[in-house]
Amino acid sequence: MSSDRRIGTETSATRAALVAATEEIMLEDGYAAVTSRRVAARAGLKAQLVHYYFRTMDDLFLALHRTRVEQGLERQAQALAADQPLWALWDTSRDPRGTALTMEFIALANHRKVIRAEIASSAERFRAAQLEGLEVVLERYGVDPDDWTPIVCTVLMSSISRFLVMEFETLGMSSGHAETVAFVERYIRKVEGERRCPAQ
Amino acid sequence: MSSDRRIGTETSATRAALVAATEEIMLEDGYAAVTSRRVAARAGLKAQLVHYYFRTMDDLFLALHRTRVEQGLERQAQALAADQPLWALWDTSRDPRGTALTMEFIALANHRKVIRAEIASSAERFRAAQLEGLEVVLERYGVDPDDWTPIVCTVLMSSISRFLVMEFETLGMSSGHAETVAFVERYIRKVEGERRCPAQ
DNA sequence: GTCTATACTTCGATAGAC
DNA sequence: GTCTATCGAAGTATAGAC
Repeated sequence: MSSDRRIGTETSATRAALVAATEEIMLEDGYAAVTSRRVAARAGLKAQLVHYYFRTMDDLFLALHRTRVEQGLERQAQALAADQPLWALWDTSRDPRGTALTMEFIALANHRKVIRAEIASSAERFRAAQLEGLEVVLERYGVDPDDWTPIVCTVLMSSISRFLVMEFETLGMSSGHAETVAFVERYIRKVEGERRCPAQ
Repeated sequence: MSSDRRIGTETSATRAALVAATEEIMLEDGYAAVTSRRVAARAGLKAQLVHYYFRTMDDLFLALHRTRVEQGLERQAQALAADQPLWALWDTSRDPRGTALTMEFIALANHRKVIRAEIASSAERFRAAQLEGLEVVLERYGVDPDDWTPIVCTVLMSSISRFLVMEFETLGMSSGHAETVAFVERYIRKVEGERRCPAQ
């Protein structure tokens, strides 16, 4: 049986280097460019080490995904607890690196059905946490729930920010982006007032 | 020199079968699952035939992309010329198959830099054509251009529809989707009246 | 014009050396 | 605990047979 094979420790610096290299390659050349050989080369290591620290390539993807989900949820919680939660949330969701990686993971989910469940479940966690936070915030601001419900705000903000980042980062496209950002920010300003925190 | 190699005719039924198989695999398992062997197997052909009809795998992707762009532009033009252009456009952009394929091509653009330019340019063409159409439509409906500009409408509609399709088709996720769709359709109804054409 | 035999490269993974 | 030698499978692509 193959699962008897020994595996490296979770605290190993080599292991962390492999995970970091995986993220870089995904961002630069897409998930399909993540091969054991390329990851190792990027980290300055031998290819076989990838399979020492991760039983399969799926395990490597999952390791990266988990650390990013932890960080992302933490960051989203901070945004929701900020002085101006709407501005903070908008800034967070427009972060190019995080969003681009998320898009790659979604594309990966269509390719590796095994890890699709994990990606889907983390997406649900992000949405649920954001919804919970927005419910409090919008109520505090006295936003009419018959018009802008928290769930609609969540979905709209995610859609728009992710789409813009994807078009710009992946295709180098920007037509209509400035106008759309201005449009969204006009709404945020109407509810939360002028931005006080500097844009991230 | 390799480019001397002969290539099959563009009208060949075998060639068309290979392109069709490529689309199916992309939708089911992502662009990275498109290999010469899998494409051929799906079409019930030998793997080497892929390289007879297409010099490289990039050529195969481009062939599929071009036919889909043609069809998509045609379909978008029909929507803009319809009795209720906003409803028609919204329906068109929510088509799961077309959108899912577009998302795969965008992910592919991050992986195959060679064909990225072609994908980006077609995205610009879609946007420009939709913008041109919406300018006429919104003006006809007397929409205040200080509020909803055509370019913002275009970007918003694309963002929302693509994002929803992506979440649902790829991740099987649907929280907040119905509410968001209802939200968008309320705006469309306000401008264009009750939907008369049946949803596609 | 259409297809196949074949070459060569790269991949994921494992067993075993240090 | 850490790393390497090596294998079998799968990938792209070409030259040549029909």
